[in-house]
Amino acid sequence: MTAQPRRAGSVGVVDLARDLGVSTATVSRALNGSTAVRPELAERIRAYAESRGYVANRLARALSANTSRAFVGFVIPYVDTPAYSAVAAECARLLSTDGTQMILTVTGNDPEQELRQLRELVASRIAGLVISPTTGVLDETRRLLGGLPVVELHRASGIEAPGVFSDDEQVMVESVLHLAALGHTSIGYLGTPEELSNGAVRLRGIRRGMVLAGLDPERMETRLVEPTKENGYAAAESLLTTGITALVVGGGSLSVGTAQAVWADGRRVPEDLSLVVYGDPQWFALANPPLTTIQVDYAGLARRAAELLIEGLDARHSGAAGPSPGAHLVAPRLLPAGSTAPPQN
Amino acid sequence: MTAQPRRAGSVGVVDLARDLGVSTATVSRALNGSTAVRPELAERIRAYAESRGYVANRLARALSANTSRAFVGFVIPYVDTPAYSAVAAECARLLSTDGTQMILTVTGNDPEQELRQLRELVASRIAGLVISPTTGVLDETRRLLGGLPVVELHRASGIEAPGVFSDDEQVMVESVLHLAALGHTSIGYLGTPEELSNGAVRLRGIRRGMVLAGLDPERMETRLVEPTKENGYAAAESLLTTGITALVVGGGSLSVGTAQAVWADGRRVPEDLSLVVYGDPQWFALANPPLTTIQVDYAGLARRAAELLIEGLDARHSGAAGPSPGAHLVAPRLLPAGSTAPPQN
DNA sequence: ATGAAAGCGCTAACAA
DNA sequence: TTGTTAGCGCTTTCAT
Repeated sequence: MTAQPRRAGSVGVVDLARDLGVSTATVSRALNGSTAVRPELAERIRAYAESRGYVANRLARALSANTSRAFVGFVIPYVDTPAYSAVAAECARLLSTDGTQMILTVTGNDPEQELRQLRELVASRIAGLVISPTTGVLDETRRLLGGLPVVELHRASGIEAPGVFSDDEQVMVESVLHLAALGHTSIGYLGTPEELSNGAVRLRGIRRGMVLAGLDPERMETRLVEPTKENGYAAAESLLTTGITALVVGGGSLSVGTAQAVWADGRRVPEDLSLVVYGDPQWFALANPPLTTIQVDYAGLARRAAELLIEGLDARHSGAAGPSPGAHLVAPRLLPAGSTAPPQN
Repeated sequence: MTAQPRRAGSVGVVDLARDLGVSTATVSRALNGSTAVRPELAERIRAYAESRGYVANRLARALSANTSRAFVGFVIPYVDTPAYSAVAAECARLLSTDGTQMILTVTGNDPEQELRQLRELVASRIAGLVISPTTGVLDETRRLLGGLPVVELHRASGIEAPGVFSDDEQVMVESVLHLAALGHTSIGYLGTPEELSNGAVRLRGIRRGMVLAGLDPERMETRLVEPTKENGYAAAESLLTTGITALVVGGGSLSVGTAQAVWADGRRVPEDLSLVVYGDPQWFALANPPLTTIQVDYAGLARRAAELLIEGLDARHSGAAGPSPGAHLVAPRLLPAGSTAPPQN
């Protein structure tokens, strides 16, 4: 029999080393695939480790190596929308193939909270992180982010880092043109404020679409509000009084609120109002008629974010340049359905 | 000037101790609120640490203490449903107030993967975890879970641990009675297999409801399938050929698939078919008419899970008993809307 | 190719 | 009340 490890069920390198009559250094080397160990010995060590069910203590490993990709962070502002929670979960899935564990934190869109969380993540020696920044990122936060491989998601905070965003400008252009082609000239837009980087992008797309459609963007009924369902409901109610015949919504929660406001108002879709919503078509397909949706590729965003993060970690390790710090766009799709049709007047 | 810390931007206990002319032990004690340090000194140490922007290395701390609540795990099978991803995110939010970071992992409902993830979590010396077990939990997995404070979520795997579940039996009874009271006698049920603990619970509720309604559960059209949207669509299609006048769905993804199948079939709701779906009413409210929904309290589930986990951690620390290992139920609500009405024949 | 030994940054005995 | 000294379990020089 071999000696009992101190902590029940936990085998360590010293146990392996003792049992095999080699040094802990050799064990470590074998386990980490160092070439500096006789292949046959290495194999024997690995086999024994396996048989003993050895799993390295990630804490000790990371602490010792002082640089490891044991952990990465994922920082999101909200929990109740798939844009964040589903993307986070998908990212965790993808990262696990890299042997990396993902620590998830939620800021509530509060910059102070964000800083606190980030400090704690750094205290856990994360190798890098994906973040959807709050609206008012603090300077200190920015400084901390400067020291790590960072990937921004959905929102940009002005730091020098690669960011993964839905390519909304183009699809917004397309949405407006779609409606214009159907004959609409009174088109409204409900979106998020320009202070949110993605809000600005979407609005720009909308305006460009108006121009391309030969319509005046200045005269378009526009509402820009913080992205909550309630705000969407209220803003939509207000828009419905303006005589528009078509409405584009730029935001997932806003879309839910809008749909509810439209039903509540008794407005028939698409007879009285053509409607283009934004988000996960899985849900909007439930509406009757199914809603024409700007389908965001959440899985694609998660994949790209995971890839960029891993690239960043690799670069940090090898001293290379890392992924280009700018927008990495994932194309959404305009999914035409029954909620858009020619105006009926 | 104080000496430069080795690693840029990182102050350690030794730095603080040196600068203050005390020992690292005293610093550690002060920072951890030990009573065994002169209050005035403690305060001075804390103030200085604060001023230097000291944040303890969580890895070192956890490694040294050999028992800490630096990390907990959260293990889910799927990413694309709010039942998992939103609950996970909310839990992360709640745990952070406890100073605990949450590592999120996804199993893809694969028992092997689940075991691998769990091993890695243990390797990160997690203090405990919340898990939605896969359908075929491996023995080794069970053994590992036995060594930790565990809280089960949504699904039970037969281990001795507290679990947080939606109290679906009661609401299923209620759903059937609701339909029966409207005059339906041909009621169908589409749910998840009995192998899934929550599938069994729901089916039991449905059957009890049938009995209470004076209907024969044996003659009820029933389909039990793995919870995916596609399966829901297919099963619903099949159910629509059976002449039922009302349908209860027990599962979020199944509900989405069902709704789509019903629309595709051209069935009018509620004239041709009364429909009760399951999940987040936010989305089902979009349907026209809005769907009568079994509203699961995801936030409530997350809260309860976080509470139980923390209780478990506290108990482990203090040697107390810990939360009672059984079902902790969170009540869902039947939210009547426009998709249920008396049968029209 | 291998081993001895020095840490990684912290906490916790044990002394004083 | 405070300091000294071992570790926690691993990786990594530096010798050999």
